[in-house]
Amino acid sequence: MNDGRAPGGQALLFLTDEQLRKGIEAMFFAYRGFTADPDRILDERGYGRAHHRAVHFISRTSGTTVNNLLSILGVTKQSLNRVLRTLIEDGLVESRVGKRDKRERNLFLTDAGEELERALSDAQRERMKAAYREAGPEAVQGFRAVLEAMMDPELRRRFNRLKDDVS
Amino acid sequence: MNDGRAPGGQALLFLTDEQLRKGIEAMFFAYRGFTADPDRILDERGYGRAHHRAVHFISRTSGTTVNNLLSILGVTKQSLNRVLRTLIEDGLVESRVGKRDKRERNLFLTDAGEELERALSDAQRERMKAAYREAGPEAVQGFRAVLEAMMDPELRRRFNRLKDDVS
DNA sequence: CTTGGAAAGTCAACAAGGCTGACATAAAAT
DNA sequence: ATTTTATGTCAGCCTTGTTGACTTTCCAAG
Repeated sequence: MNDGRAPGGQALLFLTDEQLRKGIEAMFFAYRGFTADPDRILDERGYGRAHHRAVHFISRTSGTTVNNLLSILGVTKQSLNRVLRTLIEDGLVESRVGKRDKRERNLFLTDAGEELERALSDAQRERMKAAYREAGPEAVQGFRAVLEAMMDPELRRRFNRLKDDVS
Repeated sequence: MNDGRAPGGQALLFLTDEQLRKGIEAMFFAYRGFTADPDRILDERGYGRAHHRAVHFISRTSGTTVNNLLSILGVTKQSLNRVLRTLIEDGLVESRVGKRDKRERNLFLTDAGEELERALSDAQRERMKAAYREAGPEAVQGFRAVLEAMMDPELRRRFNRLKDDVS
């Protein structure tokens, strides 16, 4: 058929509706795969995706405040609080009163919390690693580039700030 | 230091936990962007994502049966039925008794249904198109390759079958 | 022709996880 | 002293997923 490359060797974009539609469906099916493994683990332990997200970002930015977590996750405080409360009750998350500002709560994973986080991210990383291996290194660059370009500008800034935080 | 290529010229993947974690977070934030525009449109009209998914795949594989739709969407028939019922009541979807097998229902979009589908997919395609443009043609190949590799095998087969159906 | 089973639909009940609104408290900021 | 901010909590609502039980329709095999 057509490999999307012009005679000169430079790849062209055939952004037909069909091409785009396939991209959309690929996103849909891939996201299912992306969440499938953690979902199984969460289910076993009586948690949901909301818990996963909280645990992930608390692990990622240890000591983060509730407000910061709220703006990363993009949910209401009531929604987050419900999840956070169960995690604290279950001893997976510790909430410490802020040092400088005592209104704030700094959130940390306990050892048990770290253990869950590791189980979840191990599973998800394995999936990601396998996909990266299959697709090849060039593909990984492209994958990341398109994903980043697809984010809302505000979230994109947040994403890049997160990237810099660690590593 | 190291450009990620082995002496032989073949690129290597440095799949550090950090690299993979960034990929995971990129998926998370990108999916939010991916659904943001349709979500707004759906909200205006009093529908949710479940309606979007149904409308999309009915448009995609017009005349599909309920059972087929169920296995694509991966939800229970009760869940799908609730969504389908409102779409039929609102005159967006038509359910015709099967010709060969009268137990089956073949699903079609009405004109109003097509209109909603177009509004939703126009918005989503625009986002996708902009991301593709920004990332460049090479990136698009990689994006698609990684997404496909990330799917569950069963869904991947389904995805590829869908691809062939149309186009 | 009867009957078993598949396809579809429906009812009821429940849970997770979003949402809004209202309100309480403590502490910082003005 | 007052206002604003950060957090937490209660109550109630919605969407969308689940299970289980049951009915209707109807194809197909005995």
